[in-house]
Amino acid sequence: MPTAPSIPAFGCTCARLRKLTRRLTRIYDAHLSAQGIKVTQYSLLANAARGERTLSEFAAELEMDRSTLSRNLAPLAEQGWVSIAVGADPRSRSISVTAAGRRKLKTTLPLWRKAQCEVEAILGAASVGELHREIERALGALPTTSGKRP
Amino acid sequence: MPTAPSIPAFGCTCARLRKLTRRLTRIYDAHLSAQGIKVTQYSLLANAARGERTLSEFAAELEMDRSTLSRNLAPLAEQGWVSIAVGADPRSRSISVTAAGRRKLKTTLPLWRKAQCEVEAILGAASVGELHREIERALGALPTTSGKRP
DNA sequence: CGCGTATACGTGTAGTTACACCCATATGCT
DNA sequence: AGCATATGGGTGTAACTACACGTATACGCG
Repeated sequence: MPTAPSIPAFGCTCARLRKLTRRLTRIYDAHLSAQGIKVTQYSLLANAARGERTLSEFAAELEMDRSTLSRNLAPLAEQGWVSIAVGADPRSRSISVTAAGRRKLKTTLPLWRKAQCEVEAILGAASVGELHREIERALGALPTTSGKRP
Repeated sequence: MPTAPSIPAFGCTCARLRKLTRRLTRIYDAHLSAQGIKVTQYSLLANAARGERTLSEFAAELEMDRSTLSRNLAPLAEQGWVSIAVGADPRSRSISVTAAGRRKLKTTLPLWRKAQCEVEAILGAASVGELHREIERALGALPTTSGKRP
């Protein structure tokens, strides 16, 4: 274990990350708002388009609580962009993107692209690349679940 | 502007960042839960301890919506850790940490430290340093507000 | 077949986040 | 002094997030 963490709270990695997340989310949301969708919903939709999966599988991929995903999908289902059907196992829910969802993705992609490009233009491609590398490294190394299972 | 962003959505900087934030938040929260406090609340408390400020000033520093901060402070005020008093300008609210809040900070610091150290131990100090550098760089460059004011 | 356990979700509760809008007070100008 | 405007906060609404707990169905064993 390292001797000591940098600073008592102002250097909290989690807090700094949350702050950046707030900033970035605002930027993306501002661009996407013209299409009445938020970046969280957009990426949920884009991820769902990768193929039909059960709620649990989907949640595991996103490392999101099942109940969180369930609730986050609700507005998308209301808009008719995703379908939440009873799966082979009747306890399960099969999540898939509808035709309308695919259309929505197509029309919102340019907005997302503009947001992403704006960020890359401001930070520079190199910086964004470095940020991504560090994020991926962290995602690859940190435990998915905060270990405490019997 | 860069030619084109990396990938249609799976490489979305915002989404990757949000995923990492979820992971990290879970780790910190797991450590802090022994003291019945969340990392968001802990860092709010730690930040508040930097000095008395009005709600607006505090919100501006954290780049958080005033209403968000107001609601996030409510549970801390209920626990008696922060005081929300009427300021010089009676419209304003003066936020400060109470003695109980300072005690709480003292008792929870070791838990936060353990979380921070665990992260540094897993990722390596160099990687955490690089991550911080990139976060700070981004926070320094990106616009605070998603520009759209008359 | 029937029972115990494991699995898949939903609900309750609580906190985080932001936007739109409203109310009250301060401030500046005439 | 009086009014227009600006500023500081709160509320309504909605979405994101997770944990604890409950319900229903599947699955394996006797």
